[in-house]
Amino acid sequence: MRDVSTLLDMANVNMALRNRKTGFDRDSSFGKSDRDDRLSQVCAIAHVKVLPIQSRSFPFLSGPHFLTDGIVDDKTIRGAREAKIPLRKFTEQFKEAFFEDIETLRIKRADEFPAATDQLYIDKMIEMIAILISRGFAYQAEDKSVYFRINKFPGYGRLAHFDLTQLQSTGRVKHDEYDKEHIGDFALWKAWDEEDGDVGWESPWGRGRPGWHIECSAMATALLGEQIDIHCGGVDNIFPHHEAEIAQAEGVTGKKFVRYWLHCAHLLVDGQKMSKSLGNFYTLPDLLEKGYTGREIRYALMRVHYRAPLNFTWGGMNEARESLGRIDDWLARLRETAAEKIDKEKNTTHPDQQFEQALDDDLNISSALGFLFESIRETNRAMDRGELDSASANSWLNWWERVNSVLDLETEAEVVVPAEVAQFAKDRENARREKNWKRGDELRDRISALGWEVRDTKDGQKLTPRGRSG
RNA sequence: GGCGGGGUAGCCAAGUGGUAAGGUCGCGGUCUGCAAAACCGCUAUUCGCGGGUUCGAUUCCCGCCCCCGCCUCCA
Repeated sequence: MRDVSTLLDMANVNMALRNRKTGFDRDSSFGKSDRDDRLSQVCAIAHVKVLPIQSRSFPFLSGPHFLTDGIVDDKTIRGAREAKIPLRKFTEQFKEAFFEDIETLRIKRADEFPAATDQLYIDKMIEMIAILISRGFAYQAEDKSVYFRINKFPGYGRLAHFDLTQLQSTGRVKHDEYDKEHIGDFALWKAWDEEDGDVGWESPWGRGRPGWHIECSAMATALLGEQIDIHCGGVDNIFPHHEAEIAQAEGVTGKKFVRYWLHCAHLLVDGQKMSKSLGNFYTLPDLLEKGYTGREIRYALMRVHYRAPLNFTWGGMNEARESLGRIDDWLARLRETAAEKIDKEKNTTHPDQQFEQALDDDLNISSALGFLFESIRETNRAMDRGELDSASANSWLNWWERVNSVLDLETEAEVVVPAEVAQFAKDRENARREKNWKRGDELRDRISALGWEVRDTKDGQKLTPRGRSG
């Protein structure tokens, strides 16, 4: 066990949730086409690509981690105004949706869910900005906003490998530029304007609100200290957001802010960006409605390395379902073997450390799952031959407990067989005893029509819900 | 244009300077009354393309092509 602190950047998720709950269909107003399509990519089903990494896939690491909740941006403020409800209440619904989703996907809860709008953190942000100004890293411009002076921070651009002199304006920025010393200077404190309505906080620089980037730096250092071990986030946030976080934190502390960055690749749907206009825009509730379970979605999203783009397809969902079924059947069989209590002179097999080793290697989930399935085949083969003793079966089950503490893929509660299905099964058993195959097959069809699969084993019939959902 | 990530069988995907894990789909077999599950076998002479280094490259180098993302206050 190593003690690490981790931070997941929620900037993406915030946008995602807004899409999910409110169905905002914003216009591209910043000159870059596909603006909304791009936003949509990080909607509900996308964010889990990042989350399991942060929350559960550090199997053998412990320590505090948290999710930041920084939503004091223009669109949120506008949304709250249009909905005529207070900002806090407005953002609450996104949080609720978010918690529903992480529940569905079995994502381990973070230790903290700080809110950027808490006075505690606002104070921290103000404190940091004051230090940055005193050290020459920031200045208040004529528009009353406070900006970070990137020329004062030589490391700015290093994370994204950007040469600042080469930066081109995309034309997306519509104002502010004349007040800044350098086009790349970013806002630490945005002066209040009419659009903000009643959203604002008092500061030494006047009423206003925090810049987007400072929220994360402030909450991160407040909760995890001046230096954190692992910072997760989407690749699209490397620049400018993560770059800015480094500049702010290191400008204040003079210490290296983050040891490792984990940047998650994007999600595609059917090989394309997810977008409403393409008709491939899905939310988690959409998938549940289609009959897929949380663990199936979890598996489908989890099995690809975080740094590789994940292409979401229905074929992929079915593959996830089948793969999970294979695990389920293996576990059921292993448990029976473990319960046999027959310890003949059999070959004893032991799991080894490959699963952990794979995850230790930059979270190589595909390699880890590969080892899991190899193990499944080997133990199944041993059980076919009657060569797996109960002690071995138990040690494999213990191993699975460890593996599953990371994967969290087991079915939930015992599946209850409906009375009707149970009755058909009972009738079928009688029919088969009398070798009335026709009647037996007919009953099998009826059971099948009710969504259950019946298998004949040497220990009698086994009933499984079709699709093996759980 | 610059930077980053990807391009491996029908699909998903690992991997290494020494001859391609695993999942899924499909086909054949064992088992079964028939199935299902499980197991066995088959399914990439080949790893985007073209050069080069090497005894040998999918893996290293050079050039090129395709996809995705970022390039400043959108979150």
